[in-house]
Formats: sequence, structure tokens, C-alpha cells
Amino acid sequence: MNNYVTTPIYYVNGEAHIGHAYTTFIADTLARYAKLQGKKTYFLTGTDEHGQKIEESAKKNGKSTKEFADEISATFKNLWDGFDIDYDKFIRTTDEDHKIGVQKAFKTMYDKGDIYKGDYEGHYCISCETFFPESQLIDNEFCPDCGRGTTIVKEESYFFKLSSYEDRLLKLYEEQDDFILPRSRKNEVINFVKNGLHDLSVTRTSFTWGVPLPKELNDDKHVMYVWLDALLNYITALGYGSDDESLMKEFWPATKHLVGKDILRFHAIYWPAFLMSLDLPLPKSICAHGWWTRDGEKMSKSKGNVVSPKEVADVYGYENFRYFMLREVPFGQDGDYSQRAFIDRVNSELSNDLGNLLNRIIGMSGKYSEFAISSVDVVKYHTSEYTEMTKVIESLDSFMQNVQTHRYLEELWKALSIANKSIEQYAPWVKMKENKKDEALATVALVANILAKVSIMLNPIMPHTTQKIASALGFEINADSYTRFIDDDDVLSDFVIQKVPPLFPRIEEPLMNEAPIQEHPKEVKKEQKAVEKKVSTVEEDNIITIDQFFETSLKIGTVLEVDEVKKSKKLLRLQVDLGEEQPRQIIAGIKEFYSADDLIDTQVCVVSNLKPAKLMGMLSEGMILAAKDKDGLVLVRPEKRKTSGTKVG
RNA sequence: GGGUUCGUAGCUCAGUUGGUUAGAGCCCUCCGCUCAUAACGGAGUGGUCGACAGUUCGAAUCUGUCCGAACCCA
Repeated sequence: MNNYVTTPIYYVNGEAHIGHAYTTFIADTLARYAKLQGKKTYFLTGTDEHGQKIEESAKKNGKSTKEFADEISATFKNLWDGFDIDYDKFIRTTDEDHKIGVQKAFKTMYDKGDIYKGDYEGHYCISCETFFPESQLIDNEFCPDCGRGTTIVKEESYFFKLSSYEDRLLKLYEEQDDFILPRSRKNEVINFVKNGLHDLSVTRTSFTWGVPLPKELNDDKHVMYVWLDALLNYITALGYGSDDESLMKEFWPATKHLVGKDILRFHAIYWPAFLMSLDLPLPKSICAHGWWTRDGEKMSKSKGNVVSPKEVADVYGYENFRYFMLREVPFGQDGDYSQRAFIDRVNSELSNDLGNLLNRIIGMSGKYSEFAISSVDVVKYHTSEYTEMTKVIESLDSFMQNVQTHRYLEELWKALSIANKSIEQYAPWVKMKENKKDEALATVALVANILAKVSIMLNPIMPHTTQKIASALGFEINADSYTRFIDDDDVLSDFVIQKVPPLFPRIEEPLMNEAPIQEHPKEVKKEQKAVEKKVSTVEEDNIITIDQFFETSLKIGTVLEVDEVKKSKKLLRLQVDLGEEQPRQIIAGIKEFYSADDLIDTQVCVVSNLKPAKLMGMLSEGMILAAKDKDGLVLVRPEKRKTSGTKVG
């Protein structure tokens, strides 16, 4: 069966980061693996370039939208080319034939009655120029991004009848067991569908940077909106809607769509529904991978701890980096990048286990046989080791089919362990002294054959390095040698091993800066130590347990009303919503620093289980948190708007 | 609040349909070897398998409750 592997098309609103690289590495590995096995394989990646955000970013950068999209798209393409990603096509949603394909799909769905015209009514944030579903709003009213109020806006829109596909989708998940990989994510999608699907708005009139509707509809106010445009790339890339649909016939349906877990839902729900509407076959698997953190922390621009795949690759070697990412993480789970973990893996697995093994046989064959290696006696002296290794190799395929690259590599390394153990156990240098040259050379040849098979199986993950190993062993890795050495389990012909410098020099010390810690690391550390000492000795009496801390109930409150307490210099009387039936009255000594206007409709932190007290004859049912120094008093407020009554702690 | 998943050695994880003394890699200690990138091999330290209760001849594995973590939905 032919293979069709895809990455998502990446949105050209920012530069490529480690997440993009990871998706692309996995997809590239799967595609290379299939190609190596001689299967007809098509590997697609590309960029998603439409939408309001791109239009805006271009404006900000003082460029035309297309110009801007061209530039960012090129950075992705260049990065992949630099990494030698073996894609068969790099699609852009601004490609003419993509647009034509999308229009054809739209028309087909429209004619079928799956797309209809209606009104999109939603909560719109004018400042962010974005619609938000009610579920995302704060307090059913405020914008989740900027915290400002939203208004209900009606806009004409075309809708896709997603709601009518619920049953067919649920049936799909049930019948096609590996439609969603890893399987642990399946329930998530199923639950979402079971909760009911709304029809999907698939056009917009508020911007123009998108694919226009088919001419026949005669409605040029609208452009197509995100997911419809983007998802269809998987078939337009194969010529869907064009004069030549031969690639469609050859490669559709897709074998594997690689995606990040954030966009799984769109691929596992919208995409098959679109395809059902178009009467096209459905992809075999949607494979969702997790995120990468750095030293256990989320990466973000503001923290300055973003890992650049290009920088790591430049310093430590691209294929080493690729190996690390694919080896480190169980598929679907979040992974953590740290220099420590990376260096440990490179040194112990690549340098010690693999690279050093090649050196060992180069050294021995040089001393014993002038670098000549012959496999004639391998089976005679090493049947059990050879068979054991073959078993390992045979077990690998299922791991790759399930995208479990970490298990694949873990298993593959068992073959290397067999080789290293054999050298120790049969000690060719002893055999040489005992005049058993045949046996000594057989062990060397055993190891050479193990290395040959390992390098073939490792080729999809480390394409260049493995060719170097193969070349030292006198062959080339390709579909033919795969058939010969893996399928037919042949042994190496007699050859003269080439001396090569160490393939994986040990990394003795970190070569890159560590992730920035807030402020100046050394000072912070000193301070922390000082504090720890203090706490542990001088101020021991003040230590409280976490339980004691939680005896204080802190909540986010929204100030509804403010009155001055006339006879008092300091006091204000506030009505604060803590998410309870009635707002609370709180008397706060902040009049000198805050006016009513500063407070109404803002949020504060409230101690909500404080014993009520009477101040100047008025009941106060809580205390507002504030900090005061010589420059005055400020309230402690949430950074972003949260629902009234949200617990703090 | 509803749901899903998970909690196994210092760290990262594997443990198939419940079945003998719970495994691997890394780290650490000791020993061996010298072909090799101070690499490799062997041995050892280390776990009341989150807690408690239950089902069973027998539970890391099944059930319930609780504690803790992550994610999805509201």
C-alpha cells in the first residue's frame, strides 16, 4: 500500500520553533522509513498563509500581505532544506491550484447542501477584532485576551453542517481503532463529539486575505475561513480539483497526518467530516504529539527560554538533535529538553554504544586482518547472537507503525548491546593469542553485520550519519540494501573496512548557555540560600505549613460599587462580588490612594473568611490585599481578569 | 462541577489477558577487560509498585474510597 505522510501546514505568523521541527522530524522519519522499505511514498509539508492575523502582521511590518507571507514561508522552507527534510511537495495556501481545489470542494459541499448561508452571531471583541465563543468569555462578557467588554455582532456567514455528521464520526472512531494515535487521546475526541457539534462557520466578510468563494455563488463579500482552507491542503497538494488527479488516485487516503495535540480536534473531527461530505476516503491515522518544555518549564518568548532548533543543531549536530527528540519522548506525551538530558543521551547512546562500536571493529580488523572483514564464519561461531539480533530487528516495524520512535530506538539499541557483549565474551584478542584467528575474525564480522543492520534501521532517523557507517562497511543504504539485508537477512559480502574518525565525539561539557533564570542567577541563588538559612534557624517559629496557609481563604473579587465614608480620611465602602449570591460589603482604608473611578469594575484579592468587623459603625465582611511602602499603597490585583470568586493560592 | 488518563528504584520510564524472588536505561559503588571515543562487560546499592479497604488460593495488574498530578469539557 502506498504511503502519504503529512505535517500540518505551518501558520506564517512567526518563525519556526522546536514544535514545528519536532512534527517535521517525525513525519520525515516516517516517510523515509516507508521509502526505505521501497513503498511508494509522498511526504507533504508547507505553510498556511491566509487570515486576518497575517494581514495585520504584514501591515505592521510595512509589507504587502503576499510579500510578508512569501518571506515567512521561505524561512520555513529554508529551515527544512537546511535540515535536509525529504519532502515531496511544499504547499502554500496561496498557491493558485490550492485555491482552485478549495473552491471546487466548497462548491461540491454547497451543491450537496452541506454548506448553507446564514448569520454568524457571536461575542466580538472590537479591540482584538476577534469572535469568541461564549464558553471562552470571562464572566460571560469579557474578552479572554484583553479583558475588555465584548459586544454581540451579527455577520453573514456560510456554515458547514458539522452537526449532521455526529453519528458517522462516532462510528468512525469506534470502527477504525487507530484513527487517533496515541489511542489515549481518543476518548477526548469522542467526548467532545458526544457533547454535540455546532455547525461550523466557514467564511468571513470582515477581511479579504483568503480564498474567495466559487464564482458560481456570486458572493464576493466572503472569503473562506481558516480550517476549511487549511485542511483541504492535504488533497489539493495531490491535485484535487485540478486537471490532473493522478496523485490523488495514487496516494489518497493519507496514511498518517502528523499534528500537535492542540490541533488534534480539528483534524479528528472537522477533517473527516469534510471528507465525508466530499465522498472521499478517510485517512488512516491522525497522530497527535505533545509539547516540548525546557528544563521543566514552558517555553515562552517573555521568559527568553525558547529553544531554537537551528541553534542547537548548529552547535551539537543536526542529526544528534533529531535523534534526541525522537528518542527522548514517548509519542503523544510532552517532552523536556535540557542540555543535561541531551548530552547524556548523545554521550552514552551515540558515542559510547554506537560510535565506539564501529571504532572497536576498525581497530581489531586493522590489527588482525589488515581491515579485511569476511562474514563466512559468522553463523558458524555466532548463531545465537545473530538470531537474537535478527529478532530485535524484526520487532521494530510495529513501533514505527504506531509512531513510537522512542520504543523503536530503545529496541534497536538492544542489537548494539548484543554486539558489545559479544566482543567482551569472545574476546578476539584472546582468540588471536590462542591461534584461533577464524574465531576472532568471525566475532569482528558479527559486529560488522550487526552494525550494518542497525545503520539501515537507524537511517530514517539519522540519514547522513548512517550512510557514513554504511560506507565504512562497504555498502550504501537504499531500498535495495534494505531488501537484501533486512527483508532477506543476507550478510555483508567480504569487504575492507574504511577507517573513519569518530562519528560522535563525546560532548565533554555544555557548549550552550543554560536557560535564563529570572534576574541574575547567582544573586538569586545567594539570596535563596540566605533565606533558607534564616528560615531554618532564626525564624523557625514563623514557619507555617501549607495547610495553615490555606486556612486563609483568598478570592478574586470584582468591585461593583464604591462609596466614600464621609467622616473618615482613610475609609472607602466597597461592594465586592465574590461569586456569591450577594456582594460583600468591605470597608477598606485606601481612600488616600484610590478613588471610586479607579476601583469600579476592577478586580482585587479578598481575604474572604476573615471574621466580620464593624468599622465606624459599618459591617466589613472581608479584607482587601494591598502593599504599602514609603511611596504609597497599591492593591494586589490579578494580572488578567478572572471569574469573581476564583480562589487564590 | 462533569469526564479521561496517570501516580512503579535518586532520575526517565517498561510491566502483555491478575500467577513464582517487580524489570530496563541513566546516576552511584566495586570488580574484570584492553579491540575502542577513560569507551565496553560483570556484580552490587536502591522500590511496603500514591494511601486505605475489598474481591481472589494469589493483585503493581480487578473494584471502591481518599490523596496528588496532567489533560479535555462546562
